[in-house]
Amino acid sequence: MSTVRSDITGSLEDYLETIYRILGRSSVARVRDIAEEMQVSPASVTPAMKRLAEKRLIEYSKRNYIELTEKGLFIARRTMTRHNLLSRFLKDILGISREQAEKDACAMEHFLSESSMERLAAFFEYLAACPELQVLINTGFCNSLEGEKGLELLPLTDLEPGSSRRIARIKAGQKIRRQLIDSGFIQGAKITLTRPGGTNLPLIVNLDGYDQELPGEIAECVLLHADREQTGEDDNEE
Amino acid sequence: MSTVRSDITGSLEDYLETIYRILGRSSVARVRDIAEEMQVSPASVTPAMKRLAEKRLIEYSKRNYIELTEKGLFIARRTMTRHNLLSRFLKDILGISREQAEKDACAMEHFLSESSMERLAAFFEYLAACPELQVLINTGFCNSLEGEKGLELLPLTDLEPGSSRRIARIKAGQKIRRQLIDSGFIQGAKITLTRPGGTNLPLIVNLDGYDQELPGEIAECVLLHADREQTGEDDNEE
DNA sequence: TCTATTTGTTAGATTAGTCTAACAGAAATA
DNA sequence: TATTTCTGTTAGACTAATCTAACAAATAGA
Repeated sequence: MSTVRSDITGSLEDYLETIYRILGRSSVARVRDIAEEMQVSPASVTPAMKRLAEKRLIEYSKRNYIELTEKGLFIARRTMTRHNLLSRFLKDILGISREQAEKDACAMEHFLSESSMERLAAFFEYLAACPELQVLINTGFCNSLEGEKGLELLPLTDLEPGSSRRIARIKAGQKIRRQLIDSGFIQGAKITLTRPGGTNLPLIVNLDGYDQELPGEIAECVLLHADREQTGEDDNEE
Repeated sequence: MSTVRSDITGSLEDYLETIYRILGRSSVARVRDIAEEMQVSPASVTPAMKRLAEKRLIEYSKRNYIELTEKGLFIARRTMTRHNLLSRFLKDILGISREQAEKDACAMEHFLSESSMERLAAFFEYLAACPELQVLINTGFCNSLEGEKGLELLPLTDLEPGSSRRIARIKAGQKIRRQLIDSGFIQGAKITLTRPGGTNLPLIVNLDGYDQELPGEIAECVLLHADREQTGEDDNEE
């Protein structure tokens, strides 16, 4: 049973999952239903069914109802479970919208390893059993970040040239915040100031061994840990 | 700058990220380096470079060094950041091994949406600023689940036929635990007992509208919330 | 029973990504 | 300078996944 190594593509896993979902509600699964549910043309479904039947994951003969074999059922359920774990994490922990969480989960579900899946499940079990954690995540994380917590933070603009610090957080509106995060400015990342800025002169900072320019007013939104090493993260042993 | 919609495949994103990583350490990037780093044949790199050049994401001419354009640099950094966020989450929060975390992150990084990425970054910022949460996650989650927390839990074998409960947690060694999780038995999932088991007679339980058999000794490892509704999760509005 | 509609399949094209094997250009060495 | 080695490209094949358009089978209605 644990020998079911899916040497199977993401697309085929999607077909299996869809068949599973259809059979969970309608007793039979037909090409039409699958095509509709997955938003593909029926002409794409037939060859996919052939590939699945070849791998003995479904019972399929021309123009007939489609059934899952035991192996197919196993993979379908596992894929579904991954999907649920991921979308719950995105929705309930990170606070992503339902639609976006579904979309992201759909795409990522094919790549979550057995061990990550198991740990994610454990995380939810722990969360369910630990009210303090629930409070911290639900009330704390979603709303807060306003209370400064007394920790000393240093804006990137105040860093001395040549010295390195780790990012504590980004303090900016969504637009600038996203822009910075896209560029790699995330909590724990190590930054070195290559050249300080001046009036109308952008700073140059080094991240991943790569210099990049940063206008002063944006650099002010990047808050660093004041002390040299703290919350030691990766980024150097990469 | 936020108009860089990557209508780009995961594979091409990988090439960009690899080029970025190489340029972060070696001043020039050649076909050979890329092929080696990505473990593909050099003959696969050339056409990939052509596709990237066509999309104006790299500067590339036959037999020359490869440079990232501004757009390419942007996508490369963003992909790298996603990778870092995911692998850190898997490693530091879920406690997955470094190697597995890297592998999973590699595969999933292409599918994390802008908003999920931003929230994940916010999660780390919050974690860094909140020592209580750190304690709960580092000491609590990784070791515990032993203290019963006083909550009343009911093994699946004690459920009355026809009635439904939500799963609180799985209490079993890794093998059975994984097997159950693969089959969809995760915290929060709603289960209905279709037919109780007997001596040598497996139970039949319904999950996602789908009946499945479960030997008694395995069903004992599935602990349910004793009360009918609690920690209301999804699974019904799917 | 005969036609019209629904449903499923096939044929043929396209895109992306990979490979091996053969070749070409550049650099290093003798 | 001539040759060998390293590096990069091309040619050609293959797989997976998708599409549209045309066709075929089954079902339903009249």
